[in-house]
Formats: sequence, C-alpha cells, structure tokens
Amino acid sequence: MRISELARAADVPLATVKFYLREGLLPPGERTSATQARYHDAHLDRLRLVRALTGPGGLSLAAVRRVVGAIESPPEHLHDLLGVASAAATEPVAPADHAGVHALLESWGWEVQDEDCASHDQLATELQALDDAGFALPDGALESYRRHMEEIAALEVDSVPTDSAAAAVRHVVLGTVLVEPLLLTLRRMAHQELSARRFR
Amino acid sequence: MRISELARAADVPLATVKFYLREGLLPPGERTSATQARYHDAHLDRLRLVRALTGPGGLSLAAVRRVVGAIESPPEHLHDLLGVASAAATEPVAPADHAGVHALLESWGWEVQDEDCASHDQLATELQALDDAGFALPDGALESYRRHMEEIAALEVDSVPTDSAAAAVRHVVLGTVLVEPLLLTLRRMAHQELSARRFR
DNA sequence: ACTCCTTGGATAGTATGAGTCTCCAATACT
DNA sequence: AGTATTGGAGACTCATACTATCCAAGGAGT
Repeated sequence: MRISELARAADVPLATVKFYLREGLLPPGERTSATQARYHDAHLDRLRLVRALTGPGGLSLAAVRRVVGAIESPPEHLHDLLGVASAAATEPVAPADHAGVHALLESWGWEVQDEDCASHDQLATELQALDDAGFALPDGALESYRRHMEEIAALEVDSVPTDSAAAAVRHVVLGTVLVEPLLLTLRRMAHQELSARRFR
Repeated sequence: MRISELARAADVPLATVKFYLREGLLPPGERTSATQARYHDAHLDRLRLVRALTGPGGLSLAAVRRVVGAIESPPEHLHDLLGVASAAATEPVAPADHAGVHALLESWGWEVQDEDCASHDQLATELQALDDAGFALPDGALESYRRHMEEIAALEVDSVPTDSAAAAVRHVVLGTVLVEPLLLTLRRMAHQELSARRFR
C-alpha cells in the first residue's frame, strides 16, 4: 500500500506518519522509485502498536523508541527478552539508595537482580516519595501488595507465547503497558464500591 | 514565615512558588503590608503535597488543581469525598460505549455507578484499547485482576482515617496516586522474578 | 536618614514533547 | 497532457511547566 493508504488504514494523519518515519519509529517503506515507496501489513501493525503505546498506554515517544528497538533486536534468551521489553517500557529513574530494598526483596525470596538494579532504584524512589509526602503505608500493606502482584504476574507469565520471539515481545510489552491502566482503574472502582458499602 | 523561607523549607525555587501562587495551587499568604505576606505551616504542607503529586505521583497541574479543589471544598458525606478525591486524580476520558462494562460490573455484584459513569468510560476505553492493539486477555484474567484489586482496595478502605475530612482526603489522594507506581513496579519485578524461575 | 535587600505583581522568555504545515521537484495515474 | 501524490526537508504550532527579568513599594541594619 502507499503511504496515504497506510495513514488512512491506521487512522493517523499523514503528516504524523511521515513524522514517525523521520523519527525511526516506523521503518522506511520499500522504495519502488525515487518518489515512491510501498508499505506492507507489518508497517500497519507497527503503526498501530505505536499508537496503542503512545495513546492508551501513555508512553512517551522515547519509551516507544526503546520498545521498538527491543522488538527489532530481540535477545536470544527468552528470559532476557522479557526483561528488556519491560525495562524499555519503563521511564528510567535516577539511582537511589536501595539497601532497604535489597533487604526487603531478600525477605520475599526474590533473588533476581538485574545488574544495574534499575527496578530497585525505581522501587526505592517510590517508597521514598511516599515517605516524603508523610504517607505511611498501613501495616502489612506492602507485603500484601507484593503477594497480589505476584499472583497476577504468575498468571501473566504463564500466558506468554513461547513460539516466536516477536510474538513474545509484543505480548509482554502490550501486556505490561496496556494492562497497567486497567489494573489502576479496577482498583479505583473497587475503592468506590467498597467505600459505598462501608460508609453508607 | 516569609515567601523565601517557605521556598527554602520545601526546597522549591522561589520562582516556582510564585508561579503556584499565581495558578492558585497555593493560597495567598496573609498580607502584613502592601509588599509583604506571611505564610504558615499549612502553606508548607500544601506546597509539599503539590510537589508530591506532580513529581512522583506524576499528576499534571490540571489534576493537582482538581485535587486541591476537592480538598478545599470537601463534600459532607465521607463516601462522596472519596469519590471526588479519586475522580480528581484521574485524567478525564471521552465518553465511550459502556454497555459491556455495565454487564461486567453486574456480574461482579458491583452496583455503584457515579451518575456520569466516568469510571465506566475509563474502563471501557481501556478494554477497547487492548482490543484495538490486538491483545486478547488470557481466559479469566480480568476476573482475576478484579479479585486482586478488590482485596487490595478492601485493605486500603479500612485504613482511611475517619476523624477529619481533610485527613481523609489527603490519605485517599496520596494513597491513590502514590501507591499506583508502587503497584506497577512490584508487578514488573514479579514478572522478572517469575520469568527467571520459569524460563531459566 | 541612608543604603541595600526582599516582596508581590506582572510580563516575558525558555525547554521539552509531540506533532502539523508548507514547499518542492520528481513521479504516477487517467 | 494534466492533475494528484510522493518523499524529504525545514519551519511552524500548541501545550505544559516552569524561569527570568523588571519594577516600585516597603522593611532592616547601621
């Protein structure tokens, strides 16, 4: 298909498609002449992926760039792949003091540490922010959060397709990014529901 | 304290404090003369709240404006208060078709519907996004997500302080906004951990 | 009283992110 | 032949969240 058809098919303004091409979020089409190129279903899929990630997923273009980078050069080991995909979708955070976090993880029996400890910094930063805001988590809350997230993650890890690397990355990225708002909305709705029962 | 002391105490640039005053995120100080005003601990608390919400909480100033609005005119019924606080912290979304969502909620025994259905629109939009991206939730995933979020919410609703309206709003807003990134990070770390066990 | 600092208020400027618009000469369809 | 479309480049726009500059009035230290 031609660029204008691609744009129409994905319901994205032509100027934006050109912009994504310039930014390398979309690979260039297959040139048929000096002023013409042809695009395929793969381009359409990619374009839809970009829109899903920037729109509902709320990712910045920088994060999307990392994600498509991960898709285009998948590491050979499936486990690393998941890590890369998940890291790509996360905004990087400044290094923090994560001694406390290490102790916590150990008490949970979590042994993985990505060598740069990015997720530890993340967690430490977030706990610090709660503290700075003068918000104390209720007793056992963190433990309970961990337990629930672990169960959710278990379900999700089991459903990752193991046949093709591309499919696995796609699944992991979308599952990570698009399910997040869903979880948060369910939590907020549950707050509504339970507070109605409790206080009315 | 004077404005410069306020700024220093909260570790916020003076120019930014002035900006927040202009924007109404910080109430004006108590005037002592034509060119002087005095600020109190309440101002410092507010300033720290704003920074916690915009920084780690990741809220836009528009959302912060809604939140402080909710804090300044608290509805008299505690339940409504929670709803307002939680709605204030959410970016509004365009109305969507939520017939399917209604059916879903009914099957969960969730009966609350805020009259404008904002959270239903939210949920419907997110499910739609998943669908548009060609991502099918594994069987029973949604149900499982709901169950876990309900349990988390139950814990949280029980820990809301019921003594003062201001304390309740503060708790709800911070708990909603600052715990969100925490939950997501735990989920991602759990993915790492479980995928390591599963695929290595 | 004199000097220098700080304040509130207003206006203007900056940085970043994410597009959007305009032109162009070179094709491509009809 | 004539109109429409293309790729490419550059400039422009819009929003958000600050920063910076300027000012005249008012306080503080000597």
